[in-house]
Amino acid sequence: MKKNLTGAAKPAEWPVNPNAPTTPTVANPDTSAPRHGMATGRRIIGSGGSGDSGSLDEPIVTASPRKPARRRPSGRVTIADVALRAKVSPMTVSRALKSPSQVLPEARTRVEAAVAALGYVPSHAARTLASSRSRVVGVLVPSLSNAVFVETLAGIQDCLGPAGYQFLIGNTNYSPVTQTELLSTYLTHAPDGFLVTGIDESETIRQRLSAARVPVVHMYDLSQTPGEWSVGFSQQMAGFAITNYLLERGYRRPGFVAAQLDPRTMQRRAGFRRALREAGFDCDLEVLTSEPSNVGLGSKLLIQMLERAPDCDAIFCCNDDLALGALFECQRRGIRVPDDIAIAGFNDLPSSAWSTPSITTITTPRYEIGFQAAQLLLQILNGETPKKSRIDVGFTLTRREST
Amino acid sequence: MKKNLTGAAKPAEWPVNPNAPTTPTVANPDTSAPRHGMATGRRIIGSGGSGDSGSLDEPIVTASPRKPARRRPSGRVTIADVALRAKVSPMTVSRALKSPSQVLPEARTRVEAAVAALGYVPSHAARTLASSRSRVVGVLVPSLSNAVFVETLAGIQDCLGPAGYQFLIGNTNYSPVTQTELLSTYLTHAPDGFLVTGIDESETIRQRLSAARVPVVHMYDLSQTPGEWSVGFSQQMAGFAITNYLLERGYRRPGFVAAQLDPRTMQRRAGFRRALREAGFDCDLEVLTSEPSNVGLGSKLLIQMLERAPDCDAIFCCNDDLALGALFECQRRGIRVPDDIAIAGFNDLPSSAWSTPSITTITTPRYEIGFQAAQLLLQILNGETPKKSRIDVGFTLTRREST
DNA sequence: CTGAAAGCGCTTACAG
DNA sequence: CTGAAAGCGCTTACAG
Repeated sequence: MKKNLTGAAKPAEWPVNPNAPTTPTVANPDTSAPRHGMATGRRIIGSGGSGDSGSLDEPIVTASPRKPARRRPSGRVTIADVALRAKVSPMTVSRALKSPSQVLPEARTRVEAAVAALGYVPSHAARTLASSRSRVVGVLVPSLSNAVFVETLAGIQDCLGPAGYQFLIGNTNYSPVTQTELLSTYLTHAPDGFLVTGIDESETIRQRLSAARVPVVHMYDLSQTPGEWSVGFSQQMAGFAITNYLLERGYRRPGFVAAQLDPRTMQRRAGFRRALREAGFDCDLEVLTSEPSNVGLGSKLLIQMLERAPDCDAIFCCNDDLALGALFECQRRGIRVPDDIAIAGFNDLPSSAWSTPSITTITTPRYEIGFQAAQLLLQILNGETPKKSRIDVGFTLTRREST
Repeated sequence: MKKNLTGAAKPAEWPVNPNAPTTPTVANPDTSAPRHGMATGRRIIGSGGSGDSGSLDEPIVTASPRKPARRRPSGRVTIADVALRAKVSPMTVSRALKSPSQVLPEARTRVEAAVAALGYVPSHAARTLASSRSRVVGVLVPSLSNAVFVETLAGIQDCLGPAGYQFLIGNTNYSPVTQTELLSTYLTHAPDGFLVTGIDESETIRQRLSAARVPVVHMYDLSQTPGEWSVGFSQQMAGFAITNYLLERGYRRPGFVAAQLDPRTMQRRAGFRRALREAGFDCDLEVLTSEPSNVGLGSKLLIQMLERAPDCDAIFCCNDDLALGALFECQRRGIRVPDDIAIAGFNDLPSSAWSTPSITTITTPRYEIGFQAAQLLLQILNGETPKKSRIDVGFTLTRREST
């Protein structure tokens, strides 16, 4: 019989029930179900030489001897399985899942029942490949141990999560090299967009991104380049504002303490320097280290500052972790804050409002940055035209007891 | 001309160069490249009725009038483009990328050159679909604002990153419902495995996970169920140890302060209670709230505790954030630590070693938990048989100034 | 509203 | 070592 020679399974057996008894000793192993055209049992003429399950008497075009078809059993419940059970075509299952309103209620109900009964889980890979939309967004932050970026992540999640997006979260560790690597890697996932911290991609990666037509929104920095999307605030103005505040409070010998030394930290320093210069003061008191920032480091840097300039009467720490460490060290040494020395931080982390004394700092809208950057990206992805390509979310000077 | 009727592109135009001039006004829009069999230009007979680029005179089997073929131009550089340029088959490109040793050096070099010249980026979706291995691992943590889990993430990253895995990081917000939702969503990505915090999946999700044959490794808790993978330590023993230490130091009226009240917190409380009971003390001093934990909350809970029990001489806070807040509040009120009241925490966060006084706490190997859980998963994914299904990483009691 | 065909970009499983 | 065929599980783009 020609049909058996072709190795096609009997239509009634599509798809094969793994629990049903199989014919174990036939030479031709192709007793499994071809997955294409499963619902109707049709196969492409010439590709496998099978008949058509709808009209078994149809002439068979090619009947030349051929090798057994290969099988790749995945065990996964597919849209075809659901279709078979719901007695509709795979396309209708696809529609019932994506745009239920386009499907008649009866069909929809049957599909839903089949989905539940079979425990159907859609394949993200297949969807992405077929639709060329991944619903994935790559997010790059310089650190996760810094609460600042975790809150930004929350803002992103709250905006893009409800819209059905998933995230590839990458920690660049403040390294441009790692950032480039992550962008390359994430590009293989065909993300619909990127949300990145800072603006310092290499030329190569910039070209790759535009070649892949993946929109990129930059966070924390405000881009000067037209056509580049960015949401942030002026780090320099913030540094300027808090330094000015120290001067207004009467401090005459303020120092700058910083770690990590990423571009944003350096911009804060530029603000510090400008404030001193404009007020006619020296700006020689700076203790910097490229080490990653943490509380203990704040203690150490305070000691260095005091050894170098015993007359230093105020320090501006580039972030609150450092400020807290400095405060702890003052407590340890019996140095009164702010009477002997004032301490200012940056970011307004949760503990800064509660320490004794509480810490003067710049409150940054980091949740807002994430949310708005995500919103900007969402508009771009939806084909809308955002009003502004550059959103300044500002900052607030929060005066507390430490100054 | 039959060939034009079929709508097949001229072989020489495969693939179409987007910069080349196109014929703009032909009725048949199919001038784009069919992507299948591109390297050889062969098309399935009967499926589209085209000729064979290798032998143009071959007879065409079907020549019935048909609709123009559909195009789905993605613009993406594919393995076929690389193959064409490197003058090899797509399969050889695939091998040159995945297992270079199986390809002759000359071919490999040409492939590498073509990849670089074209800026080829592999498609993760296509790879996943074809290989049914996603190289993605789902990671579920209850919080990202808690530094504890961020360090666990770092351990996971350091173990699985070099092995070529990507992560879907989900924040359950301490909610079992959210955890279930995340697991469902992530399942569509066909992850090779899951790393989850705690052991409290619902029965439904447990079945779905085993149906999908995705291995799950539990972190922080130690599973009592045979066959379940877990890496953690006994939260109860840790709570017991630190409470015992307070008693040994001579404190006679210790209280327990906790927030969030997740299962692990409650296990710490069980340890606290057991220690008091075994030593013959009352264990009635507990201030609990389901609010999320933060420094400010620690201040508030300390106040509540002192109002309720002015004779309380030591508190065990379920985590260091709470302990730090309590310490700040004591400083504010002039309560001496540890002379008037002792404060103990849990986790040993960075600031606990630096505060004044420094805080006695349980040091937890959270990086280790992530790393070892990842390692366990890696073994399972590699088909190896791990020695133990349950890894106890232990904990350390770190004595400091606050007790 | 519903469905058949083709294709998304790779890899598996063979064959040579 | 290399390649042609088939298939992974969906969606797009048509047609009816």
